[in-house]
Order: sequence, then structure tokens, then C-alpha cells
Amino acid sequence: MIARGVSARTRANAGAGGRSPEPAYLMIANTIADRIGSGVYHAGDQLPTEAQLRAEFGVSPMTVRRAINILLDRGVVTTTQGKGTFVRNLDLGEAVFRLQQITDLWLDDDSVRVPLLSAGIVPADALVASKLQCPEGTPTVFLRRLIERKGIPLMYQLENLIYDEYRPLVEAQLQITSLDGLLRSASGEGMQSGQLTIEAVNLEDDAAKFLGVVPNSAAFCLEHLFRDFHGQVVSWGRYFCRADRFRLTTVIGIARPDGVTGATSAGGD
Amino acid sequence: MIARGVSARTRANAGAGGRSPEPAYLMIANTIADRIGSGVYHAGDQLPTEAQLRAEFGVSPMTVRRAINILLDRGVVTTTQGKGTFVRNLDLGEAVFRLQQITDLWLDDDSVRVPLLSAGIVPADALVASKLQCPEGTPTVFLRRLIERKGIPLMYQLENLIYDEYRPLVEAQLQITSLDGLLRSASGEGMQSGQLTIEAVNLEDDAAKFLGVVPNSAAFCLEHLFRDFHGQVVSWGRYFCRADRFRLTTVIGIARPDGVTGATSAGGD
DNA sequence: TAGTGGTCTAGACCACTTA
DNA sequence: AAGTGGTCTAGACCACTAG
Repeated sequence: MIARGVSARTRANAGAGGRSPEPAYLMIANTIADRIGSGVYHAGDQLPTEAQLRAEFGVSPMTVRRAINILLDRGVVTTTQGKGTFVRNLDLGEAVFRLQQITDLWLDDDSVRVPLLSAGIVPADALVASKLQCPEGTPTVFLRRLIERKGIPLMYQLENLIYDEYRPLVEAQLQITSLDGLLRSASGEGMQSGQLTIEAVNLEDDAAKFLGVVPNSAAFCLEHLFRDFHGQVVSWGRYFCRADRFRLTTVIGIARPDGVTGATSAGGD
Repeated sequence: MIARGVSARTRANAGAGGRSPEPAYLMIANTIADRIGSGVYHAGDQLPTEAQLRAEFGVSPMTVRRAINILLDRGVVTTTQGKGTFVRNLDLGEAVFRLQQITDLWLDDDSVRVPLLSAGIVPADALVASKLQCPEGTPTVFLRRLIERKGIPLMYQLENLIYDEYRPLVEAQLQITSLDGLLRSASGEGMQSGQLTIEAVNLEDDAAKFLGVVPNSAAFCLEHLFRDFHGQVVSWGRYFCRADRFRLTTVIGIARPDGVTGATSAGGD
């Protein structure tokens, strides 16, 4: 929701007491981005040097530097020491998809339910053992959940947790009834780092049944692996997400005034 | 006035006048990240204040500020004005998947070929017209391509371009024979911004045939929409990617020493 | 009121590129 | 040698939060 604020980039800053809500470094970065977007600076062109920008905007070196760093982060420009700052071409590689798109959608939705389908302690088979990096046969807590909204199933989750009677992790997991709680548990106390993978898969019969789609339907499989402070894997699981409800969207290059900045659509009603 | 830069570095820095390749702000950020990772600072804890860090590392306010901004960007800490800097919990939402993972894999691979399956001028149907934001029936250039590596098909691409006899876009497109060229064309001259969407889909018969998989197989569908400087859509297309060759992976939280930072695996041989 | 982070200055020296 | 970006200093004032 980065509000680009007022269109008047007339630097009412600096001198007078009136302090703009938009810091100088942001105002400078946005001004330059606008110029690139409107074709004042073309792709491949060299931008004015830092000294020139400093003079134009009447700020100190650090401030113009900070503005350029922002454009650097956004992937809008590149800098080469000794040469200059240049407008970048559009690059597919710079596209980043944020998982937050998905999680944001339903966090504040009261109609979202997270029923537990089954829970039990099962010995780790070869696959689970390799994922959890434990010996085969190690007792693990196996959970199956459904995430549904307004009664419509959205995700089917399988999760294996290392069983540790001294760790309250499992009990906490069993009591989760909201998506919020579910996501928080993943980010919970003991967790220190995680690895996430997205794949496209064909749903097997049971998953398809729970999700209310025909078997073999395509779905996103979001696999997660969480570790504690010692690097020990404590949780491995997969979310199977109905393909018709999930979509990852992103924008590259300079967002036009009409286009949203980073907002997304995903799985309408 | 302390010497400059190279003052008391707690790490293996400093040395005999030898300048470290790691700037002070990075070294400070990494040191703090290490402490969080090793449990010195726990989730939810308040970090030392900027004044304390400034004293500990013997640097100026701006430098320690910059280090904290890096941790802020990485999603490792949060700051609240007037309160302090705090260690963040793991948050699923912070996960970002980079498309570069996919494109990097084959850019330097000489065995990658991009044969053109068909090319022609066709009137826009309802779907194409809505995507390209042009009237139905508008002539568009329709291209179909295969991206293959060592003879194994990886992606099947469909693309519609606005036909403009004065724009060299189409001719350039037709001469593309490498993946590098293909990706560059997307980022090409006229393009100013793009929108990308990833979905999971079931492959239709013809797509499945070209990709050498059974019909109805799951696949990633990477849809792209590119605009020129005026915001006019000039290209809409979809890449259908074999699910067994594509995977998006990311790491959240503090990467452990053994784990790779942002490197990925995707589609082994 | 005291302490925190947020922003900014007006310089400096450095490493690198180009000629 | 001249010009570029990269880093850093030693302060300053501000906005916000809390007791």
C-alpha cells in the first residue's frame, strides 16, 4: 500500500518549516522513477551523476545515494563503480512472487475454518525420515488438516512433526482452529528458519476428494520444512492448494499510475 | 577522530591495513544476524539500541543505521519509532520466490534450443482482445514456441503480439533461436513494464503432446503481459512449464551456515 | 522528560573506469 | 588525471513512545 502521496513533487521540503510526509530520499527516488517511466530517461541511458542529482535536488550526498539505492533495490537501475548509474532494461529474472499474497487474503476472514481431519503418532517412513533427517521408524506426529472458507475447501494440508514429549509444539498444533493460528504456529517459538518450495502437482484421489475437485486436477503444492535454533528439522509438511483459488502475481518494471504497485488478485469468489 | 573505517572489528577484519572486502555495515548486519541465529538474541527480544551498537562497533550512527536497514529488508527484525528494534518471528508471508531461479538455470546452457512451432497473423478472439485491450478482430501475431534442452521439452509457449507494421518487434521475435534471446526480447526495447502470473494448470492435449507428457498432467502456467511506455499492452503470452522440471524454492529466517543462502535446485537432469 | 528510531548534513577518503 | 560510484564520519534535529 505504498501511497505515492501527492503528485506535486515540488520539493516543498528543505527550506521552510513545513515537513512533507514523504522523506526527501523517497521523493527523489520516485521522481527519478517517474522520469524513467515517462521516457525522460530511456533504457540503457546513464542517469545524471550523483553530483548532478545532488545539485538538482539540493540535498547532501548521502540522501541522493539513498534514493539511488532504493531504485537499485527495485531493480530499476544498475550502478557500476567508476562508470555511472544506468536505466535497466526489463528483466524477467527480477520478478519476485510473494507468498504474502496468499496468506493475506484470508487472515481476517471469519469464515475461514481449519478443521483437523486426523492426528496420530506414526513411525517415519523412508520419505518422512529423509525429510525430517531422522532415522526411519522414529515416531512422528502426523496431522491432516483442511483449510476452508465459507464451507469451500481451499487447501489440504499434511504435516509431520518430530515427536518430543518435552516440546509443547504438538499440543499447540492440535489446538489450532484458525488459519491465523496455523500460520503463526509455523512461525512459532521454536522455529528459526524455514525452506519453502512450490510445485505444480496432480492431486491424488484422497486429496482431490477433500478439496472437492476431480481426481488428477492440477494444484499448487507448497512444501515447507522448518528448523529450530540448532538447525534440526522439526516439521515437514505440504499444503495442496486448489489451482482455481491460487495464483501468484507480480509486476516488473515501473508500475504505471493506473496499475497497482504490488497488490494482487488471487482466487476471487 | 578514529583512523577510518578499519577500527576495532570483532571479526576477522582489520588486519594489516588490508581493507576487508566486507564493508562495515555488512559486517555489522551479519554479526547481528548470526547472534539471532545462534540464539543470543531471541525472537521478540529488543536488540541493543542504536547508540549501544554504535558504541560496540565503534562506527557512526549512519553506519549502524544502514546495518539495521539491511536486517529490516531481510525481514529479520522490525523497528518501531520510539520503542526500539526487535527480533521478528518467522513469518510465512515474508517468503519471496524469484523467477530468476528458473531463468538462470539454462541461460548459459548451449544445449537449449527454442524452435518456433508456428507463426502467423490471426484476428484477436474475445480472450486475446481482452488481454491485449484491443477490439476483437484486431490482427495479432500469434507465435508458438518450444523450449527444449538436450532434446527434452521444458516449456511450451504461446504468445500474441499486437501487429504493428512500424514496430520491428515482430521481426525480432521471429528470429529468436536461443532462450537468452527469448528472455531478452521480453525485456526488449519497447517494453516498459510487465505483469506476471503463475498458476497451476492441467495441460491440454496439444500442450501435453509437445511437452512429451500424458494429457492432463499438471504444469506451471507462467502468464505474462507487457506494456510499452504509453501503458499500451503489446504482448500477452503463456509459458507452460513441465511440473517435473520446475520448482520455486526459497528460504525464510536466518539461513544456517550449512544451508545455501538463496541458491536453488530446480529440475534436475 | 528521557529514550528510542528516522532523517539529514557537509564534508572526507576510497576503488574503479576511462582516456 | 579526471570523473564516477561506494563507504563512512560526527554530529544535528525530528517524531514517536513510555514512565
